[in-house]
Amino acid sequence: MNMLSTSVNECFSGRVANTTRSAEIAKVLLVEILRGQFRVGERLPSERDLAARFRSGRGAVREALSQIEQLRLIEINPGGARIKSVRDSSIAVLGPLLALDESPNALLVDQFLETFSVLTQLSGRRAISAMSTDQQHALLKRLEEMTDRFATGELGQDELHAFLESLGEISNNLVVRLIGNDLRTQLFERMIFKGRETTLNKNYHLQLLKGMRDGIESRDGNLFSKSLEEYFEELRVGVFQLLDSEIVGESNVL
Amino acid sequence: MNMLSTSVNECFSGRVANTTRSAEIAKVLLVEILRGQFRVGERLPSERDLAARFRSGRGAVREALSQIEQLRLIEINPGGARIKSVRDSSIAVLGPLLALDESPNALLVDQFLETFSVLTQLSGRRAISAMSTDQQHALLKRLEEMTDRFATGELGQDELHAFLESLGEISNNLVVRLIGNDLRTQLFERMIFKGRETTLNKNYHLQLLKGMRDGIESRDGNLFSKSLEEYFEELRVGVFQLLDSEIVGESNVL
DNA sequence: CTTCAATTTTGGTCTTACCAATTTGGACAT
DNA sequence: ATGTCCAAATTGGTAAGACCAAAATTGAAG
Repeated sequence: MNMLSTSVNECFSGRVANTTRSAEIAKVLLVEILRGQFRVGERLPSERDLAARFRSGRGAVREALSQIEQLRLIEINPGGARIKSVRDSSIAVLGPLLALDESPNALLVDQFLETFSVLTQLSGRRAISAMSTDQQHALLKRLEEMTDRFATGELGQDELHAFLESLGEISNNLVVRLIGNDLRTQLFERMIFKGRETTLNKNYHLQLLKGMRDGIESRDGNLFSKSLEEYFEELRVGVFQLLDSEIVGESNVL
Repeated sequence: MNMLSTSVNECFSGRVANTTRSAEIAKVLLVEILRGQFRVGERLPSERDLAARFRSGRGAVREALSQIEQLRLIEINPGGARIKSVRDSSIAVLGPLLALDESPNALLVDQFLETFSVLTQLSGRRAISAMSTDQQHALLKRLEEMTDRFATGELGQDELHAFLESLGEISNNLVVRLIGNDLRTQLFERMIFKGRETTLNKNYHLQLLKGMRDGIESRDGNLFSKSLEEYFEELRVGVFQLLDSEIVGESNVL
């Protein structure tokens, strides 16, 4: 009976597969759904069939389906689980969607950056108008350090991110923060840009640092926001060109 | 054995409780967590204990916990489930967070509207620059109808929403769309404004309709965006005053 | 061809059982 | 008294079997 499960566990046991069986099943099904192997409205195989197919129990399959349902990609009802449209699903499908192909979809990444841009701008504007003078000075000091480090070529993307996140702390908009959490979870933590970012032209970083400094110094939210907008604009162009040259096969979902 | 489950089912059976047992359990636990009845990092009761408490099986409890884990409110590991910070969770907690008190938190709703504003503006700008002349004319026609209907006092919030959504269709930014899905699921579908919206001063609707028309007519994204910004600004003030006067008890999470 | 009732399928739940990983607590040595 | 380490208890992960209620399917009667 559990011969099979044991052998499976032994196959990639230990710490190799730090994922549970239900998560594996969910992942496989998710990819199949996102690749469009089921039509919208169509019924998914029954839990019992899926359990047989994955050689596991209904419990694991149920948990997997439950997770996919939370993405609003399927709708589970007595009688069967039905496929829903990706366009009506949750933001949490962005990650799996980008991971479909070995190279992330350039258009999708571009849309992501565009969205991230306006949310970061909002965060910045709020922070500018909400910051105390202490915070203002602390931010200016950090910016100075970052400018210095940029001159020596050791300013990392992570540090810039941390700075923007601290702006989020100050702005104190929970909604934006939660959206940012999701976007970050879906994209950044999947290391979309890992190994690629260094090839981008980073000259516009200085422009950004200067614009942010001026904005904070004069408490001018619009100035600050504008510099962020321009930065993301440049970043989008660079990333798009980078990714667009990598395309091999495209998914048919978008 | 299943005497209990049967009696429970009979208690509020039929269509009264159109929710599953696991969803019920998840809801109860979610509220307890959001109300801060567990400290961050603390361990949740074991699945077996929870099953005993809710007089149900471990399976149902597991599904409930799995759902809460997807909100990133807890982290389930062999050894126990631990509480995480609301600030690190998913956007999907916004709904439950707003539903904690009988009157939604004014500050949170305000933050939501602010966020929704910038995303709608982005959607609008993209739509303006992407629309075909056919779409342009169709939008203008719809706006005209809406203006007429507004004059007779029968322009509903729903219709305005539908119009903004059609802008989203044209703008074709999947990321924004998915975020909008989540926000809508979390907030609008919970009827936050039901019964309240009519008391708001709606004079600024005309301003919005006019601004959108001008923006579409001249294909001026910034003009369009600006009119949306001003509209949401007014809306925020109105909604905030409305909700702020309703506060009775505040949750301690924010 | 339509309609409606019976049958089958399917999801929702409970129970029992076992494994693996973590946690816990006490014995031991320092 | 304190720190370390190992064994036992706890806990999550999964499997299998069984039952119910709701939905889908089927088949017969009109």
